[in-house]
Amino acid sequence: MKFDLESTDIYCSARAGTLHTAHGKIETPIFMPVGTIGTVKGVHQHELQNDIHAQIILGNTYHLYLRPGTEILKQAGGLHKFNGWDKPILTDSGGYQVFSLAHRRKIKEEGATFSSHIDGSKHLFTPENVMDIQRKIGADIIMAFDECTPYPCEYNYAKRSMEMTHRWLKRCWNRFTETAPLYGYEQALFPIVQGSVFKDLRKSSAEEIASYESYGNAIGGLSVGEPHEDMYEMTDIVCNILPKDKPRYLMGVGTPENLLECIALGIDMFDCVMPTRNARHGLIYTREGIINIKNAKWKDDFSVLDPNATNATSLFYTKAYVRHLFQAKELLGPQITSIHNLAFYIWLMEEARRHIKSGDFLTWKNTMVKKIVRRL
RNA sequence: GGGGGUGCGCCGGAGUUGGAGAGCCGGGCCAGACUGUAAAUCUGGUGUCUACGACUGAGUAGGUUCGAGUCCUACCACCCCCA
Repeated sequence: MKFDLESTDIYCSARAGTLHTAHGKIETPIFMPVGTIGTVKGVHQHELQNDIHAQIILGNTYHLYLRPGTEILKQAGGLHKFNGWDKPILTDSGGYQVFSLAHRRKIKEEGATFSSHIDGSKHLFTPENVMDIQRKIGADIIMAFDECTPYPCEYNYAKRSMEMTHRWLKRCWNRFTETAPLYGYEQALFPIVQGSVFKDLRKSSAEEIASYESYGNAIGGLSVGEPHEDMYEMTDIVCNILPKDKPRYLMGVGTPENLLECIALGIDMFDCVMPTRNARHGLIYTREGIINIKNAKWKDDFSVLDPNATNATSLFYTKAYVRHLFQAKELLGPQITSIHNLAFYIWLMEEARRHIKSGDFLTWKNTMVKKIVRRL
Protein backbone atom coordinates (compact mmCIF):
# COMPACT_ATOMS: atom_id res chain seq x y z
CA MET A 1 0.00 0.00 0.00
CA LYS A 2 1.20 3.45 -0.85
CA PHE A 3 -0.08 7.00 -0.31
CA ASP A 4 0.93 9.81 -2.62
CA LEU A 5 0.28 13.25 -1.23
CA GLU A 6 -0.32 15.30 -4.34
CA SER A 7 -1.12 18.76 -3.08
CA THR A 8 -1.65 20.69 0.11
CA ASP A 9 -3.64 23.90 0.37
CA ILE A 10 -1.57 26.94 1.29
CA TYR A 11 -4.31 28.63 3.38
CA CYS A 12 -5.46 25.60 5.37
CA SER A 13 -4.49 21.97 5.98
CA ALA A 14 -6.57 20.45 3.17
CA ARG A 15 -4.79 17.83 1.10
CA ALA A 16 -5.33 15.84 -2.05
CA GLY A 17 -3.67 12.49 -2.55
CA THR A 18 -3.99 8.98 -3.88
CA LEU A 19 -3.99 5.82 -1.83
CA HIS A 20 -2.96 2.74 -3.81
CA THR A 21 -4.36 -0.61 -2.70
CA ALA A 22 -4.41 -4.13 -4.08
CA HIS A 23 -7.96 -3.52 -5.31
CA GLY A 24 -7.26 -0.17 -6.92
CA LYS A 25 -6.59 3.41 -6.08
CA ILE A 26 -8.52 5.79 -3.86
CA GLU A 27 -8.33 9.47 -4.65
CA THR A 28 -8.58 11.60 -1.54
CA PRO A 29 -10.35 13.32 0.06
CA ILE A 30 -12.80 10.44 -0.12
CA PHE A 31 -16.13 9.46 1.37
CA MET A 32 -16.59 5.74 1.93
CA PRO A 33 -20.16 4.43 1.84
CA VAL A 34 -20.99 2.23 4.81
CA GLY A 35 -21.90 -1.36 4.01
CA THR A 36 -22.05 -2.80 7.50
CA ILE A 37 -23.39 -6.27 6.76
CA GLY A 38 -21.73 -6.64 3.38
CA THR A 39 -24.17 -4.37 1.57
CA VAL A 40 -24.57 -0.65 1.26
CA LYS A 41 -28.22 -0.79 2.26
CA GLY A 42 -30.51 -0.53 -0.71
CA VAL A 43 -27.77 0.03 -3.31
CA HIS A 44 -26.53 -2.43 -5.92
CA GLN A 45 -22.78 -2.81 -6.39
CA HIS A 46 -23.40 -1.89 -10.02
CA GLU A 47 -24.88 1.47 -8.99
CA LEU A 48 -22.14 2.06 -6.43
CA GLN A 49 -19.59 1.70 -9.16
CA ASN A 50 -21.27 3.23 -12.20
CA ASP A 51 -23.57 5.97 -10.90
CA ILE A 52 -22.18 6.83 -7.47
CA HIS A 53 -18.52 6.27 -8.40
CA ALA A 54 -17.66 4.90 -4.97
CA GLN A 55 -13.99 4.04 -4.73
CA ILE A 56 -14.12 2.08 -1.47
CA ILE A 57 -16.84 0.77 0.81
CA LEU A 58 -16.96 -0.34 4.44
CA GLY A 59 -17.89 -3.54 6.16
CA ASN A 60 -18.19 -4.27 9.85
CA THR A 61 -16.36 -7.02 11.71
CA TYR A 62 -18.94 -7.47 14.46
CA HIS A 63 -21.89 -7.72 12.09
CA LEU A 64 -20.19 -9.94 9.51
CA TYR A 65 -18.80 -12.19 12.25
CA LEU A 66 -22.31 -12.76 13.60
CA ARG A 67 -23.86 -13.14 10.15
CA PRO A 68 -23.06 -14.77 7.78
CA GLY A 69 -20.13 -15.77 10.00
CA THR A 70 -16.41 -15.79 9.48
CA GLU A 71 -16.27 -19.31 8.07
CA ILE A 72 -18.71 -18.52 5.28
CA LEU A 73 -16.65 -15.49 4.30
CA LYS A 74 -13.52 -17.60 4.31
CA GLN A 75 -15.18 -20.23 2.15
CA ALA A 76 -16.30 -17.50 -0.23
CA GLY A 77 -12.70 -16.35 -0.52
CA GLY A 78 -13.21 -13.12 1.39
CA LEU A 79 -15.76 -10.33 1.38
CA HIS A 80 -14.80 -9.03 -2.08
CA LYS A 81 -15.71 -12.37 -3.62
CA PHE A 82 -18.75 -12.79 -1.41
CA ASN A 83 -20.46 -9.51 -2.27
CA GLY A 84 -18.97 -8.96 -5.71
CA TRP A 85 -17.24 -5.66 -4.94
CA ASP A 86 -13.75 -5.89 -6.40
CA LYS A 87 -12.65 -2.38 -5.43
CA PRO A 88 -11.14 -1.54 -2.05
CA ILE A 89 -12.95 -2.44 1.17
CA LEU A 90 -12.30 -1.23 4.71
CA THR A 91 -13.63 -3.10 7.72
CA ASP A 92 -14.34 -1.49 11.04
CA SER A 93 -13.20 -3.60 13.95
CA GLY A 94 -16.33 -3.72 16.07
CA GLY A 95 -14.98 -1.01 18.34
CA TYR A 96 -18.01 1.11 17.53
CA GLN A 97 -20.31 -1.72 18.65
CA VAL A 98 -18.47 -1.66 21.98
CA PHE A 99 -19.98 1.80 22.18
CA SER A 100 -23.37 1.43 20.47
CA LEU A 101 -24.23 -1.93 22.04
CA ALA A 102 -22.88 -0.84 25.42
CA HIS A 103 -25.70 -2.47 27.41
CA ARG A 104 -24.85 -5.83 25.81
CA ARG A 105 -21.14 -5.93 26.59
CA LYS A 106 -18.54 -6.05 29.32
CA ILE A 107 -15.11 -4.59 28.77
CA LYS A 108 -12.08 -6.18 30.37
CA GLU A 109 -8.39 -5.89 29.71
CA GLU A 110 -8.55 -9.11 27.75
CA GLY A 111 -11.24 -7.79 25.42
CA ALA A 112 -14.99 -7.15 25.22
CA THR A 113 -17.66 -9.74 25.89
CA PHE A 114 -20.79 -9.27 23.79
CA SER A 115 -24.18 -10.80 23.73
CA SER A 116 -25.36 -10.93 20.13
CA HIS A 117 -28.14 -8.51 19.23
CA ILE A 118 -29.48 -11.23 16.94
CA ASP A 119 -29.83 -14.25 19.20
CA GLY A 120 -28.35 -13.23 22.54
CA SER A 121 -25.41 -15.64 22.26
CA LYS A 122 -22.22 -14.66 24.08
CA HIS A 123 -19.02 -13.78 22.25
CA LEU A 124 -15.60 -12.48 23.20
CA PHE A 125 -13.78 -9.97 21.03
CA THR A 126 -10.08 -9.54 21.73
CA PRO A 127 -7.50 -7.54 19.79
CA GLU A 128 -6.11 -10.87 18.58
CA ASN A 129 -9.29 -12.52 17.35
CA VAL A 130 -10.54 -9.27 15.80
CA MET A 131 -7.34 -9.27 13.69
CA ASP A 132 -7.93 -12.93 12.80
CA ILE A 133 -11.53 -12.23 11.78
CA GLN A 134 -10.48 -9.26 9.68
CA ARG A 135 -7.86 -11.41 7.98
CA LYS A 136 -10.65 -13.79 7.01
CA ILE A 137 -12.97 -11.02 5.86
CA GLY A 138 -10.06 -9.83 3.78
CA ALA A 139 -10.59 -6.08 3.58
CA ASP A 140 -7.79 -3.95 2.13
CA ILE A 141 -7.81 -1.72 5.19
CA ILE A 142 -8.62 -3.14 8.60
CA MET A 143 -9.07 -1.24 11.83
CA ALA A 144 -7.57 -1.72 15.26
CA PHE A 145 -9.91 -2.93 17.98
CA ASP A 146 -10.63 0.07 20.19
CA GLU A 147 -13.13 1.43 22.64
CA CYS A 148 -15.13 4.33 21.24
CA THR A 149 -15.91 6.36 24.34
CA PRO A 150 -19.35 7.92 24.72
CA TYR A 151 -20.08 11.62 25.05
CA PRO A 152 -20.10 13.05 27.60
CA CYS A 153 -17.29 11.12 29.21
CA GLU A 154 -15.47 11.69 32.49
CA TYR A 155 -11.82 12.63 32.07
CA ASN A 156 -10.60 9.71 34.15
CA TYR A 157 -12.69 7.21 32.20
CA ALA A 158 -11.55 8.69 28.89
CA LYS A 159 -7.93 8.44 30.02
CA ARG A 160 -8.17 4.86 31.22
CA SER A 161 -10.11 3.84 28.14
CA MET A 162 -7.58 5.52 25.86
CA GLU A 163 -4.72 3.77 27.60
CA MET A 164 -6.44 0.42 27.21
CA THR A 165 -7.09 1.18 23.53
CA HIS A 166 -3.35 1.81 23.22
CA ARG A 167 -2.55 -1.53 24.86
CA TRP A 168 -5.11 -3.22 22.64
CA LEU A 169 -3.45 -1.54 19.65
CA LYS A 170 -0.09 -3.03 20.60
CA ARG A 171 -1.73 -6.46 20.73
CA CYS A 172 -3.51 -5.83 17.41
CA TRP A 173 -0.26 -4.79 15.84
CA ASN A 174 1.58 -7.85 17.13
CA ARG A 175 -1.08 -10.25 15.89
CA PHE A 176 -1.35 -8.45 12.58
CA THR A 177 2.39 -8.59 11.91
CA GLU A 178 2.58 -12.24 12.99
CA THR A 179 -0.09 -13.31 10.52
CA ALA A 180 -0.30 -13.22 6.75
CA PRO A 181 -3.14 -12.24 4.44
CA LEU A 182 -5.24 -15.24 3.41
CA TYR A 183 -6.12 -14.33 -0.14
CA GLY A 184 -2.83 -13.26 -1.67
CA TYR A 185 -3.14 -9.50 -1.46
CA GLU A 186 -1.91 -6.96 1.06
CA GLN A 187 -3.94 -5.69 3.99
CA ALA A 188 -3.16 -2.56 6.03
CA LEU A 189 -3.93 -2.01 9.70
CA PHE A 190 -4.96 1.51 10.71
CA PRO A 191 -4.58 2.44 14.39
CA ILE A 192 -7.16 4.71 16.01
CA VAL A 193 -6.68 7.86 18.09
CA GLN A 194 -9.02 8.19 21.08
CA GLY A 195 -9.15 10.63 24.00
CA SER A 196 -12.72 11.96 23.92
CA VAL A 197 -12.84 15.78 23.92
CA PHE A 198 -9.76 16.31 26.08
CA LYS A 199 -6.90 18.11 24.37
CA ASP A 200 -4.08 16.53 26.35
CA LEU A 201 -5.50 13.03 25.85
CA ARG A 202 -5.95 13.59 22.14
CA LYS A 203 -2.41 14.90 21.91
CA SER A 204 -0.87 11.94 23.72
CA SER A 205 -3.05 9.45 21.84
CA ALA A 206 -2.07 10.98 18.50
CA GLU A 207 1.60 10.76 19.48
CA GLU A 208 1.20 7.12 20.45
CA ILE A 209 -0.62 6.27 17.23
CA ALA A 210 1.93 8.17 15.14
CA SER A 211 4.70 5.96 16.49
CA TYR A 212 3.42 2.94 14.51
CA GLU A 213 4.68 2.11 11.05
CA SER A 214 1.14 1.99 9.67
CA TYR A 215 0.00 2.94 6.17
CA GLY A 216 -2.64 5.24 7.55
CA ASN A 217 -4.19 6.50 10.77
CA ALA A 218 -7.68 7.02 12.08
CA ILE A 219 -9.41 9.29 14.53
CA GLY A 220 -12.22 7.73 16.49
CA GLY A 221 -14.49 8.70 19.35
CA LEU A 222 -15.84 11.81 17.64
CA SER A 223 -19.29 12.54 16.17
CA VAL A 224 -20.83 10.79 19.15
CA GLY A 225 -22.89 13.77 20.27
CA GLU A 226 -20.25 16.37 21.16
CA PRO A 227 -20.59 19.96 19.87
CA HIS A 228 -19.14 20.51 16.41
CA GLU A 229 -16.59 22.95 17.82
CA ASP A 230 -15.17 20.17 20.01
CA MET A 231 -15.08 17.79 17.08
CA TYR A 232 -13.20 20.33 14.96
CA GLU A 233 -10.83 21.27 17.75
CA MET A 234 -9.90 17.64 18.49
CA THR A 235 -9.50 16.90 14.79
CA ASP A 236 -7.24 19.90 14.41
CA ILE A 237 -5.05 18.92 17.35
CA VAL A 238 -4.69 15.35 16.11
CA CYS A 239 -4.06 16.28 12.47
CA ASN A 240 -1.18 18.48 13.57
CA ILE A 241 0.50 15.46 15.14
CA LEU A 242 -0.30 12.60 12.76
CA PRO A 243 2.32 12.17 9.99
CA LYS A 244 1.63 14.17 6.87
CA ASP A 245 2.65 11.41 4.50
CA LYS A 246 -0.10 9.02 5.61
CA PRO A 247 -3.84 9.23 5.03
CA ARG A 248 -5.98 10.35 7.96
CA TYR A 249 -9.36 8.76 8.42
CA LEU A 250 -11.98 10.51 10.59
CA MET A 251 -14.34 7.75 11.61
CA GLY A 252 -18.08 8.22 11.50
CA VAL A 253 -18.17 11.78 10.20
CA GLY A 254 -20.56 13.16 9.14
CA THR A 255 -22.74 15.86 7.62
CA PRO A 256 -21.63 17.40 4.32
CA GLU A 257 -20.64 20.50 6.30
CA ASN A 258 -18.58 18.37 8.73
CA LEU A 259 -16.76 16.79 5.82
CA LEU A 260 -15.76 20.10 4.26
CA GLU A 261 -14.66 21.58 7.57
CA CYS A 262 -12.61 18.52 8.44
CA ILE A 263 -10.98 18.41 5.02
CA ALA A 264 -9.77 21.91 5.81
CA LEU A 265 -8.23 20.52 9.00
CA GLY A 266 -6.32 17.82 7.14
CA ILE A 267 -8.65 14.78 6.97
CA ASP A 268 -8.47 12.54 3.90
CA MET A 269 -11.04 9.81 4.51
CA PHE A 270 -14.55 9.73 5.91
CA ASP A 271 -17.36 7.29 6.44
CA CYS A 272 -20.82 7.84 7.83
CA VAL A 273 -24.22 6.18 7.82
CA MET A 274 -25.87 9.56 7.47
CA PRO A 275 -26.28 9.73 3.68
CA THR A 276 -27.79 6.25 3.51
CA ARG A 277 -29.82 6.23 6.71
CA ASN A 278 -31.19 9.70 6.11
CA ALA A 279 -31.94 8.72 2.52
CA ARG A 280 -34.06 5.82 3.72
CA HIS A 281 -35.88 8.29 5.96
CA GLY A 282 -36.55 10.73 3.12
CA LEU A 283 -33.84 13.33 3.74
CA ILE A 284 -31.76 14.25 0.73
CA TYR A 285 -28.77 16.52 0.31
CA THR A 286 -28.59 18.67 -2.79
CA ARG A 287 -26.36 21.39 -4.15
CA GLU A 288 -29.04 23.91 -3.17
CA GLY A 289 -29.74 22.61 0.32
CA ILE A 290 -31.43 19.88 2.33
CA ILE A 291 -34.79 18.46 1.31
CA ASN A 292 -37.21 16.25 3.24
CA ILE A 293 -38.74 14.57 0.22
CA LYS A 294 -41.69 13.35 2.31
CA ASN A 295 -42.89 16.91 2.89
CA ALA A 296 -46.18 17.80 1.20
CA LYS A 297 -44.56 20.78 -0.52
CA TRP A 298 -42.89 18.46 -3.04
CA LYS A 299 -46.04 16.65 -4.13
CA ASP A 300 -46.31 18.54 -7.41
CA ASP A 301 -42.70 19.55 -7.92
CA PHE A 302 -41.77 17.87 -11.16
CA SER A 303 -38.16 19.05 -11.20
CA VAL A 304 -35.52 16.33 -10.86
CA LEU A 305 -33.95 15.57 -7.45
CA ASP A 306 -30.93 17.76 -8.16
CA PRO A 307 -30.81 19.58 -11.53
CA ASN A 308 -27.07 20.21 -11.13
CA ALA A 309 -26.18 16.63 -10.28
CA THR A 310 -23.63 14.75 -12.36
CA ASN A 311 -25.06 11.25 -11.91
CA ALA A 312 -27.88 9.67 -13.87
CA THR A 313 -30.23 8.71 -11.02
CA SER A 314 -30.39 12.21 -9.53
CA LEU A 315 -31.09 13.69 -12.96
CA PHE A 316 -33.75 11.14 -13.89
CA TYR A 317 -36.35 11.01 -11.10
CA THR A 318 -38.51 13.96 -10.09
CA LYS A 319 -39.15 15.15 -6.55
CA ALA A 320 -42.89 14.56 -6.96
CA TYR A 321 -42.32 10.97 -8.06
CA VAL A 322 -39.87 10.16 -5.29
CA ARG A 323 -42.21 11.70 -2.72
CA HIS A 324 -44.96 9.52 -4.13
CA LEU A 325 -42.75 6.44 -3.73
CA PHE A 326 -42.14 7.34 -0.10
CA GLN A 327 -45.84 7.99 0.52
CA ALA A 328 -46.63 4.61 -0.94
CA LYS A 329 -43.77 2.98 0.98
CA GLU A 330 -42.37 1.64 -2.27
CA LEU A 331 -38.87 0.22 -1.95
CA LEU A 332 -37.66 2.13 -4.98
CA GLY A 333 -37.97 5.40 -3.01
CA PRO A 334 -35.22 4.70 -0.47
CA GLN A 335 -33.13 3.10 -3.21
CA ILE A 336 -33.21 6.27 -5.32
CA THR A 337 -32.51 8.59 -2.40
CA SER A 338 -29.67 6.38 -1.16
CA ILE A 339 -28.01 6.50 -4.56
CA HIS A 340 -28.63 10.22 -4.73
CA ASN A 341 -27.14 11.04 -1.32
CA LEU A 342 -24.08 8.86 -1.83
CA ALA A 343 -23.51 10.36 -5.26
CA PHE A 344 -23.82 13.81 -3.69
CA TYR A 345 -21.29 13.02 -0.96
CA ILE A 346 -18.81 11.60 -3.42
CA TRP A 347 -19.30 14.48 -5.83
CA LEU A 348 -18.63 16.84 -2.92
CA MET A 349 -15.32 15.08 -2.26
CA GLU A 350 -14.38 15.18 -5.94
CA GLU A 351 -15.08 18.91 -6.01
CA ALA A 352 -13.08 19.45 -2.83
CA ARG A 353 -10.17 17.57 -4.39
CA ARG A 354 -10.42 19.63 -7.56
CA HIS A 355 -10.39 22.90 -5.62
CA ILE A 356 -7.51 21.79 -3.40
CA LYS A 357 -5.53 21.08 -6.54
CA SER A 358 -6.51 24.38 -8.15
CA GLY A 359 -5.67 26.33 -4.99
CA ASP A 360 -9.05 27.89 -4.18
CA PHE A 361 -10.39 25.31 -1.74
CA LEU A 362 -11.11 27.62 1.19
CA THR A 363 -13.16 30.11 -0.83
CA TRP A 364 -15.07 27.33 -2.51
CA LYS A 365 -15.63 25.53 0.79
CA ASN A 366 -17.02 28.60 2.54
CA THR A 367 -19.45 29.29 -0.29
CA MET A 368 -20.50 25.65 -0.52
CA VAL A 369 -21.13 25.24 3.21
CA LYS A 370 -23.56 28.17 3.20
CA LYS A 371 -25.54 26.58 0.38
CA ILE A 372 -25.69 22.97 1.48
CA VAL A 373 -26.86 23.58 5.06
CA ARG A 374 -30.04 25.38 3.97
CA ARG A 375 -33.35 23.64 4.55
CA LEU A 376 -35.52 23.75 1.46
C1' G B 1 -93.72 -3.77 0.95
C1' G B 2 -92.58 -6.57 5.97
C1' G B 3 -88.98 -7.86 9.90
C1' G B 4 -84.20 -7.30 12.23
C1' G B 5 -79.51 -4.79 12.97
C1' U B 6 -76.00 -0.67 12.88
C1' G B 7 -74.91 4.78 12.95
C1' C B 8 -69.34 9.53 17.12
C1' G B 9 -62.57 11.34 14.35
C1' C B 10 -60.05 11.28 7.54
C1' C B 11 -60.55 5.49 7.60
C1' G B 12 -60.98 0.63 10.33
C1' G B 13 -61.59 -1.52 15.01
C1' A B 14 -62.48 -1.55 20.57
C1' G B 15 -65.49 0.21 24.44
C1' U B 16 -69.54 2.47 27.03
C1' U B 17 -74.84 -2.61 32.76
C1' G B 18 -77.81 6.07 32.40
C1' G B 19 -72.71 8.79 35.91
C1' A B 20 -66.23 12.89 34.25
C1' G B 21 -64.96 11.63 26.87
C1' A B 22 -61.90 16.29 22.58
C1' G B 23 -61.45 10.73 23.74
C1' C B 24 -58.52 4.02 23.59
C1' C B 25 -55.90 0.88 19.57
C1' G B 26 -54.40 0.49 14.41
C1' G B 27 -53.97 2.91 9.75
C1' G B 28 -53.73 7.43 7.01
C1' C B 29 -52.12 12.40 6.99
C1' C B 30 -48.68 16.60 8.83
C1' A B 31 -43.98 17.50 10.88
C1' G B 32 -39.31 16.43 13.45
C1' A B 33 -34.92 13.38 14.67
C1' C B 34 -30.91 10.46 12.68
C1' U B 35 -22.93 11.17 12.43
C1' G B 36 -16.96 4.21 12.60
C1' U B 37 -25.86 1.19 11.03
C1' A B 38 -29.62 -3.53 16.78
C1' A B 39 -32.47 2.12 12.39
C1' A B 40 -37.03 0.80 5.20
C1' U B 41 -36.36 3.26 12.33
C1' C B 42 -37.89 6.42 16.27
C1' U B 43 -40.59 10.80 18.35
C1' G B 44 -44.48 14.35 18.29
C1' G B 45 -48.95 16.35 16.24
C1' U B 46 -53.71 15.54 13.71
C1' G B 47 -62.39 19.10 16.05
C1' U B 48 -62.85 24.71 16.51
C1' C B 49 -61.30 29.30 18.77
C1' U B 50 -59.76 35.24 20.54
C1' A B 51 -55.29 28.91 22.45
C1' C B 52 -50.91 27.38 29.45
C1' G B 53 -57.65 28.64 28.70
C1' A B 54 -62.24 27.90 26.57
C1' C B 55 -66.08 26.16 23.15
C1' U B 56 -68.61 22.56 20.24
C1' G B 57 -69.18 17.25 19.51
C1' A B 58 -71.86 10.44 19.36
C1' G B 59 -76.70 10.20 11.85
C1' U B 60 -81.00 14.34 12.08
C1' A B 61 -85.02 16.43 15.10
C1' G B 62 -87.51 15.98 19.52
C1' G B 63 -88.49 13.63 24.41
C1' U B 64 -87.64 11.15 29.45
C1' U B 65 -83.98 12.11 33.47
C1' C B 66 -80.49 15.52 38.64
C1' G B 67 -77.58 13.54 34.50
C1' A B 68 -78.25 10.67 27.68
C1' G B 69 -73.24 8.54 23.21
C1' U B 70 -76.20 4.87 26.26
C1' C B 71 -83.44 4.89 27.37
C1' C B 72 -88.06 6.52 24.27
C1' U B 73 -90.42 8.65 19.52
C1' A B 74 -90.09 10.15 14.47
C1' C B 75 -87.18 10.66 10.33
C1' C B 76 -82.59 9.64 7.37
C1' A B 77 -78.56 6.38 5.74
C1' C B 78 -76.33 1.69 5.35
C1' C B 79 -76.35 -3.78 6.13
C1' C B 80 -79.01 -8.60 6.64
C1' C B 81 -83.45 -11.72 6.13
C1' C B 82 -88.41 -12.40 4.01
C1' A B 83 -91.72 -10.97 -0.14
